[in-house]
Amino acid sequence: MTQVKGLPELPPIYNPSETEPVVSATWDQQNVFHADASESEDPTYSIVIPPPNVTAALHLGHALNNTLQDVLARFHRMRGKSTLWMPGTDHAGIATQTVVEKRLLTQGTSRLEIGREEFVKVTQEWKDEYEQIIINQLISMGASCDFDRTRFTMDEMCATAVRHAFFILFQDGLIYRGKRLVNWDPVTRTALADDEVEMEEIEGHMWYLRYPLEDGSGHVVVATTRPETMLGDTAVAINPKDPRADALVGKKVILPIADRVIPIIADDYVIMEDEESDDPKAKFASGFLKVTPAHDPNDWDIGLRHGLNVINILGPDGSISEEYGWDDASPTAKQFVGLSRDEARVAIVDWFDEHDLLAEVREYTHSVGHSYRSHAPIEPWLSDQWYVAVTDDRLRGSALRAQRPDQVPDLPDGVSERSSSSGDGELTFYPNRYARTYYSWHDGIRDWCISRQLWWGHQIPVWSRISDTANSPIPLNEIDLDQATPVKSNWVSLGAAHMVRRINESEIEEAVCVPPETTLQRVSKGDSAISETDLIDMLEKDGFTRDPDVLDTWFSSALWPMSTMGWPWPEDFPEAVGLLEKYNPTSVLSTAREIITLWVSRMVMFNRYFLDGQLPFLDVFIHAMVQDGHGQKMSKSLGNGVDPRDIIFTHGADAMRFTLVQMTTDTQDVRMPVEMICPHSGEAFTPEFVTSPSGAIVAAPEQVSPTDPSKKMVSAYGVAAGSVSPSEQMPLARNSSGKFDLGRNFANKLWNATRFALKRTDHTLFIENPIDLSTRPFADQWIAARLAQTISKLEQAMENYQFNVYADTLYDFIWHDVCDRYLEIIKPSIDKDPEQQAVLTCVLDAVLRVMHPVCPFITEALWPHVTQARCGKVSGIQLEDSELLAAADWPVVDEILNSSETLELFDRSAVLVNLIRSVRAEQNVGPRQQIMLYVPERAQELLSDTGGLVEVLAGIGEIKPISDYSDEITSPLTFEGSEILVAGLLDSVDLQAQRDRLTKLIDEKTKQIEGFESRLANPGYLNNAKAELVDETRSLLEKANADLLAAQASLEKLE
RNA sequence: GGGCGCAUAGCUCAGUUGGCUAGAGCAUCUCGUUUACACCGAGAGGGUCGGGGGUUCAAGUCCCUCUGCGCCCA
Repeated sequence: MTQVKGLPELPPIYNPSETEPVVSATWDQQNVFHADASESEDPTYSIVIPPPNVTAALHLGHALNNTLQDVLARFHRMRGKSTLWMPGTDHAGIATQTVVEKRLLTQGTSRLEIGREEFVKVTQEWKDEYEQIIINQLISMGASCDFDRTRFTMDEMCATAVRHAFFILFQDGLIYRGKRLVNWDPVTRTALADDEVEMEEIEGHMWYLRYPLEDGSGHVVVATTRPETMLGDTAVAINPKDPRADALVGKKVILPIADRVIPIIADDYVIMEDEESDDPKAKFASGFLKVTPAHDPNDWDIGLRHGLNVINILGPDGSISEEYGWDDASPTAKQFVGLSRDEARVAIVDWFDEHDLLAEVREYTHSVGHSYRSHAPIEPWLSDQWYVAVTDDRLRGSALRAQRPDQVPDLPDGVSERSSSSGDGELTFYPNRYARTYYSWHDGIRDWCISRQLWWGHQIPVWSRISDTANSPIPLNEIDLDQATPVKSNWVSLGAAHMVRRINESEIEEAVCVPPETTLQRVSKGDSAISETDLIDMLEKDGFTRDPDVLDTWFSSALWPMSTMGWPWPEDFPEAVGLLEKYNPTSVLSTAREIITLWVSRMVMFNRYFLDGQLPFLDVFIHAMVQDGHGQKMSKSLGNGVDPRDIIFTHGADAMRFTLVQMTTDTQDVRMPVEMICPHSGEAFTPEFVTSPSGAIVAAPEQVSPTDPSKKMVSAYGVAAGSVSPSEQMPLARNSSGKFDLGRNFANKLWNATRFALKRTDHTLFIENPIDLSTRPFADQWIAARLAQTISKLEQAMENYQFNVYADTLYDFIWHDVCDRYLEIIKPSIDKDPEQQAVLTCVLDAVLRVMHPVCPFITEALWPHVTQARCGKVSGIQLEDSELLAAADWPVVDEILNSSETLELFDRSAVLVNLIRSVRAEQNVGPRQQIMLYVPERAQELLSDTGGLVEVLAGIGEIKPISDYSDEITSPLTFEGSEILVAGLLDSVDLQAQRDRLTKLIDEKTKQIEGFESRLANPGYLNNAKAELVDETRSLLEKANADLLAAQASLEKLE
C-alpha cells in the first residue's frame, strides 16, 4: 500500500480534459513523432495524411480516418519501424473560393470589387485560420503526425513540385490545350472535371417541337428536354434504320426563331421511337434528334462525325448570349438574348406554342448533372481548357499495371502488359473489392480537364499569344489543326517549353511553359541561365500573356506523396533531405471510397510517371463512411458534421478513438445517432430536426432547452448555415452521442485497474531475478497465456486492417480477463506475494503498450505510474524500458507462454464458476456468504489444478468429496456430466426455482442430443464430414447425455 | 442503365475458407455499495439471421429471385 514516489495519487474517475493537454505537451516537447530521415537500417513505415480542405473544421469522418492512421502509425512505431506520418492541408480551390466569396458577400463586397490580388490575400487569411484549427484538432485527437513537417498544397515546396510536374508533362506532350465541351458551372463560372459532376434525378418534361421542312412539304418533330438550346441547333438527326430516313435525309429544315436552314442527317446514335419499350429514352423518343454541338456532349460527337457548325448561344453565366460564337442571330432570335436558361426555356416553349409548332409536352424524369460545389445544373459549354492526357498508356496504363493481378480482371485491350519493373502489380486494396472500383474507373477514363476559372490555386504557368499564320515559328504544314506541336525556339534554349497549334484557318496559338526558378537554373546550364522573372518579362514584352486560370486542386494533391517529401529538388529544402528515398513509396493510404477516382488514381499515375514507376503507396485502405442518425453522410457541405472537439469535450479523445476504431468493420458504414448537450443544464437530448434547403435532415438552428422551455440555444448546423449565431442568451449547443460511452467507460476501467494495482503493490521492492511462471499459481500462468494470445491476435488484426477486431480483442482481454477475473482472483493473495505483484505490474505494463495505439492519452498518463510500480520481471515477457510510452517498444511474449492447455483448464473452471454464480443468484445468496461444495473426483481435480480460483470467484468456503454428503439441504448443479451439490445457501431453498432450472436444462440437453444423434445417424454426414468433426460430435453427444442423466437424477431427488 | 454494399436481439453492430448450443455493447428486468471502478459487480430474459426458392450430409454463411435501403460510376 505504498504511494508511487513523486507521482500524485490517481483520482477515482479519469478526467481526460485535465490529462490530455499535459500529455500532448509532453509529446511535443520530446519531439517523439519526428521522423529521422537520416540513413539507418531500420525498416520504415510511412503515411501521408489525406490533406483536409481548409474550407472548414474537421468532422467525425475525418476523426475516423485520422484515428485509423494514427493507430497504424503508433502500432508500427512501437514495432520498431522508423515511422513518418506526414501532415498537411489542401487549398481546395473551388470550395475555399466559394466560402470566402460568401463571407465577402456578407461584408457587402465581392471578389470582383476587391480584385485578384486582394482576394488571394483574403483567402490566404482564411486558410491560415482554418489550417491552424485543423492542426489543433489533429493534435487534440492525439494524431502522432510529424508536425514539424506540416505542408500546405500551395506552400513553396508543393508549389515547386506543381510547377515542375506541369512543365515536364507539357514538355512530354501529356498536357494540351483544346477547345472542348466542358462541364461548366454557371454559378461559380468554372469548368469542372467529370467526377465533380453529380447526377440527380429531375422530374422535368419532354417537349416535342415541330421544325418545318424547307421545301414546305411538312415538318419533323424533335423531342428535347432542353428546348432553349434549339437556338444553337445545326442539324436534325435520324437513325438510318428509321423507315422515314430514306425520304428525309439530305433534305433541310428551317430552324424556327433562328431562321437557320439546317440539314437532316443520318446517325445511328439516334434512338428510334418505341412507345412499347421499357427504355424510357425509346418510349419518349420521336425519332428525330435536334443536334446542338455546342451544348451537348453527344451532339458534339455527332457534329464531329458530320462536320457540323458549332454555334455557342450561351454566355459563361448560362444566359442566352450572342457574344461567344453566335453570329447569325435573326431579329426574332435577338428577342431572347439576355434571358437566363430558365427564362429562355419558358419563352421559347411559349413561342412554339403561339406559332402552333409545339406538338406535345410530356412529363419526363431524367438525370441531370449538377455541380458538386454550387449544386447548379451543369452546362456543357464550349471553351478552351487545359487537359492532362491521362488516357495515354504512360498514365492510365501505368495505373492499371500497378494493380495486384489477383485482385482484378486481365488488363483491358490497348494497355501494355505488366513488367518486372518497379511498381507493377504491387498495389493492394483493402478491402479487396475496391480494387475493382479503381480498375473500372481507368477502364473508362477520359482526359482530365485541369483548368479552373478561379483565382485561388496554382496559376497555370503558361504564357501564350495568338498570331497570324504568317508569323508561325515553324512551317504551317507541320502543324495540325487543334494539335499542339513542339517548337525548337529561343524560348526552349532559355529553358522553357514551346508549343504551337492552329486554332483556325488564319491564326495560330503559341504557348510557352515556364518551369520554376529552381528547375530553370538546373536545365539551363552554367552562367547563361536566365532567371524566371527575366524570362517572364521577355515573354510579356513579346506579346505573351499568362493564362489567368488555375489548376484543378487534385493536380497538386496528385503530387502529395512526392511534393511533401521535397520532390523534385529536396536538396533545396533542408527538412526534406532524404525523405523521398526513405519513405516513398509510403506504406498505406487510408481514405474514403469516393476518393479512389478523384485522388488515388492520380497519385498512382503521377508518382509512377515521375519516379520511374515507383508507387506512391503499397496499400490502399478504404474506410467506412460516417453517417448521422438519419443515414446521411456526414459532410461539411450538408452541415450535419459533428466536430470531434465536441466529443473530446464530453467523452475525451481516447473514448472517441476507441469507439471509432471499434466501429470500423470491413463492410458496414458507421451510423452515429447524434444528441445535443444543453449548455444551460448540461443534459443530453435529442434535438428538433428540420429539412435543410438541400434536402438533408439537420438539427434546427434554434433549439429549446429540455429542462427549461424558456431557455434556448443554437445548433452547429444553424451556425454553419449562417442563419443564427451564438450569443449569451442563446449559446451554441455541443453535439454528442451516447455511442462514445463505450469508450469512456473502457478508459475509466483501465484507469481503475491501474489504481488497484498501484494500491496493492509494494513499490519499494524490485525482484532482480526474472520470475519463472512455472513456479507461480495457476492464475498467474493463465493471465500470461491470455496476454500472449491477445498480443498475437492484435498483431494479426493490424496486419489485415481489422480495426474492430483490434478494439474488441483489447476490450475482451482487459475488461473481462484482467479486471473481472484476474484482479478478483488475486485479491486475497496479492498483498503478501511480491512475485504476484511483479506479475501483475508486468501484465499491466504490457496492457498499456498494446492499448496505446488506440488510446494514447490515458495510457501515456498511466505509464509513469506503472513503470515505477513494476517490481520485477517475468521471464518470457519482454518489456523494454522507455521514458515515454509513445516511444516504447511493443511487448514481446514467448510463444511458449501461449499455452492452450492452460487456457482450456481455465475455461472449464470458468464454466463451473458461472454455474455456481447462477445458483447463488437463483437462491438469493448474498455476495459475502460463503458456500460449500460436494464435488465428484474429476471436479476436485479441476479445482486443485486451477489453484483455488473457483473458490475465490464463486465464494466457496469449503469443498468436500461428494461421498461425504449425507442429508444437508443442497442445491444440485450439473457439471461435465456429474452432479455437484451446493450447500450452505440459505436455511430454506427455493425448490421450485431449482426444478425450473433443471427442467430447462433437461429440455436443452434433450434438444441437443436429438440434434447430435440425427447428425450421427446420417450416413452422408459420416461419409463427407471431416473425421475430427465427427469425433467431436460423438464426444459432444456423450457429454450431453451425461449432463442429461445427471440433471434427471438431480430432478428426481427433488421431487 | 452498370457496379459495389447492407438488411442478424428493442437499438448499434460482430459472425475468416459452409461445420459445436448464432455473439458483443447499449437498453430492459432481478440482486448487490466487500476500501480499483455505479463511467461498477453478479445474474436473467430477449433472435423462425428481410421474404421465397435452390445447391449440400450440413446454409446466417454459397447460388437464384423478390422487397427495402445506402454508396459509386454512366
